[in-house]
Amino acid sequence: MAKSKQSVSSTESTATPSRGRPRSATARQAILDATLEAVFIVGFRALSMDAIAAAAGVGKMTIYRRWPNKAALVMDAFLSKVGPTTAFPETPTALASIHLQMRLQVKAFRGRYGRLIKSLLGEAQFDAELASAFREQWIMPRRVLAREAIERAIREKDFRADVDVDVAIDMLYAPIYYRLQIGVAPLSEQYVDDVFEQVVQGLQVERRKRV
Amino acid sequence: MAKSKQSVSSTESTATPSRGRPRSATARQAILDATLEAVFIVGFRALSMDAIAAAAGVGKMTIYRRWPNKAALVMDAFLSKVGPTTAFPETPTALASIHLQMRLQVKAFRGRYGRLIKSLLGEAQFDAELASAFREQWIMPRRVLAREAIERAIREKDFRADVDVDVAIDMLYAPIYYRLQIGVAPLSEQYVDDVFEQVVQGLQVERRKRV
Amino acid sequence: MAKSKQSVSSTESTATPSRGRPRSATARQAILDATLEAVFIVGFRALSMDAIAAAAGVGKMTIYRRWPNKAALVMDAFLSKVGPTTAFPETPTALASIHLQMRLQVKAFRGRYGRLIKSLLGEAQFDAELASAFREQWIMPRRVLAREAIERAIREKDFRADVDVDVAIDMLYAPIYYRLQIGVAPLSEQYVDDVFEQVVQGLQVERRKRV
Amino acid sequence: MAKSKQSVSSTESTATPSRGRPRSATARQAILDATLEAVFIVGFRALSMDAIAAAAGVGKMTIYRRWPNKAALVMDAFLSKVGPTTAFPETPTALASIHLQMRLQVKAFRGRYGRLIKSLLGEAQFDAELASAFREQWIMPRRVLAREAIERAIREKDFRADVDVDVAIDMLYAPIYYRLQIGVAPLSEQYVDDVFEQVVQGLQVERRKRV
DNA sequence: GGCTAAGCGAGACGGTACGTCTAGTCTTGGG
DNA sequence: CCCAAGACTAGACGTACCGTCTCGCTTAGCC
Repeated sequence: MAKSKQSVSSTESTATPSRGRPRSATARQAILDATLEAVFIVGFRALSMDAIAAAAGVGKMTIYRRWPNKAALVMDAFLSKVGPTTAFPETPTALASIHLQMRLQVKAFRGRYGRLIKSLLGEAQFDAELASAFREQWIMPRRVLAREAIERAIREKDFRADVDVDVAIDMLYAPIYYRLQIGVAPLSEQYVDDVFEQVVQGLQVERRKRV
Repeated sequence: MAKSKQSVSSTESTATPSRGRPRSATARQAILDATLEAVFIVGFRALSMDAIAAAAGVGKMTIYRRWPNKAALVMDAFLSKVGPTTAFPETPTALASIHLQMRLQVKAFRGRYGRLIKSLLGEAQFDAELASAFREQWIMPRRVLAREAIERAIREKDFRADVDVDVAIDMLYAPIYYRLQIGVAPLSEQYVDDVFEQVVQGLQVERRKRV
Repeated sequence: MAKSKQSVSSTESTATPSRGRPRSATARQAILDATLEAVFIVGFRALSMDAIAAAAGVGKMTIYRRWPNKAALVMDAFLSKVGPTTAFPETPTALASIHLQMRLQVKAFRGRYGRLIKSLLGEAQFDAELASAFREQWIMPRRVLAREAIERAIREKDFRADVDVDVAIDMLYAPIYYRLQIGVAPLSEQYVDDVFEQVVQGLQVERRKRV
Repeated sequence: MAKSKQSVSSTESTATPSRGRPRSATARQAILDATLEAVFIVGFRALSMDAIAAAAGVGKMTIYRRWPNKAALVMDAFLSKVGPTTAFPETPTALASIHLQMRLQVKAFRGRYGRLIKSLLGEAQFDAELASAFREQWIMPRRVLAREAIERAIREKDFRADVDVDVAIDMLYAPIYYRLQIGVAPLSEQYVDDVFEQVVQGLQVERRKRV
């Protein structure tokens, strides 16, 4: 709660008439920039608040005044860059849209943002605040979009009407996170296609001939 | 590599005629016990090597001589207790065996071992050695068993012959890890049943009436 | 220099016709009061400008506009309370006046103002500005009075005419500061009497029988 | 008490059979050297523990394991260099020895050790532990020697038999510390001579003609 | 009455040092 | 060669305070 008050999603248009010197937007942006740059270079673990402060030309207090710890800061830095993106592409059928979006996401996961998500999700296992932020600000928005796509697929008669949407989302996306984290095998495009096809077969109205 | 040499799976019956004083098995067990006890009480992060050494009545060198770092130690402690268990129960059909095993695993995940697995998997995102150990010593053995069960299900004509076994395993188990880590919703028994049913529908030979 | 311009002794009746809003005398007094109260409670070191500002209900700028640093502020607060006091009492002989004044000073030094002087003198070892202020505004005015008393004693033939007055002052008062600061033994009344008697014996015209 | 256990005067031949790795004498000396060098260059206040640790090639814990704070460390560094010196020179008469020693001490006080003593004595006003250490390890040993010299002067009939030795010591040395700290006037050789002569006149058996 | 200047409370700012903590290594004496 | 104990280097942590700066506002003298 304390954190979310300060996190990226916060509107910050609080009712407080804001006495005293207002917080510097410049400083905020410098911190976020320095954080992202550093996390891509040295990684989450080797990242130190001292280094960020120095790189951003900022006192440590200015960081701690806004974010309670490294995880919250990196989370915000991450969201401020990639948050709004990865929408579902517009396509004739919902099925195609889902398939395309999965491919896009996996492509992103193979790059440096994938490593960052690994770090955040890893850290979230030790930090309930971060876990909550990650869930609410990264996972959930994407699940909402996925839900719409799946419901559209149902309307388009590509999925059965009795499909449990939440379970369907898990079946489509959980394998991607699983491979990202556990690394049983590379997160290839082929893999996404296989999962997509397999899952669709289970959810679709009529069994179709396998391509 | 350095780690696996010392990990729990190592037979330790090395050919060396063992010069000097042999390593104390007592010490080893005391360390593992102290580690597990501590990790359940304070959690992975708050666990310090000094504390383990003190609790086990052991010098820190004795720990570092056997394990390269905290993660490897906790991994071993974990495996030494729960490693061999969670086999697939014997049942008339492979399908039932898979279902039952999934339920058992989820039940275990809801307890303190679930929290431990969360920690280990979380830490593995930052530690390639640990990631490898986790994969080889926890994930893979279970995938081998799952593969056998699925192949048996294929032989029993419950799954189509052209099912990609690796993808099938992911579809069944990835959602469990997903919920464990991300916590979108509780890891309930109902959830396991839903996933199982949904996946089976996609993989089975003939569409059956929904139960 | 910058400090003395603002210190307590400054007349503040500067020629500037004072454009803009005049400095608030209320704020000034609130700051001095808060400072003295705080310094007696938590001591000089633990005293923070933030705390003073908060206690006085004043912005920090309002403090720094008047005093350059903590030491100068405490010095002023101290002088504004105790500055003018501790005059030499009027007595028939200068000798008695000196003796009495020494007793009074030592009595004051045993209380909380003694502790404050210790702090100021201690801090002055690191701060030339403060050292100068302490010397000019606390030490010197008292030395002037002492000089008068000693010269009167010379005129009264209690001291030899060739006595070096500055050395005489040091001999009388240095031991008091010495004990205050180093604490070899308590700053008792007996001690003052001993020093006084001993010194007077060295300075007087004729050796008198020891009392 | 806790501090004095670790201070320079401690014999360190504690009864403990000293289990574990013994404290490194090399590290200790490196720290003391780095401390002294730094304190002479930047002064007591600007001296930081981080800088000392870095200069000594030592972890901060190694410093904090031995000394509780900067003051204690500087005190020890100071004593380890200048502690045993400034003995009373051997001369035909005790009076001459005292006079000579005062001159030597003042000479030392005018150099960098004088500045160091100012710092230590200043800091001691805020730190009871340091005050005690300064008193016991610097002041007192010198007072013991001074006491012997004065008692010898009494035996040599240069001082009256009824002189209060402690008061006599204060009269001789307090003015030196007074000038060192307050700086009313420079700590010149002339000043020492004046004080010495004046005090001796007060304490001696027969009044002599002033030189 | 409007203008300009300075002071006001509040609190954020860059910077620096603090003292604590942990990791993983090294060094004792003793088995 | 192992062991318990504990000191070692290294460096991040989060806190505290300093002295400055920046808001919106107030209070004065001057035009």
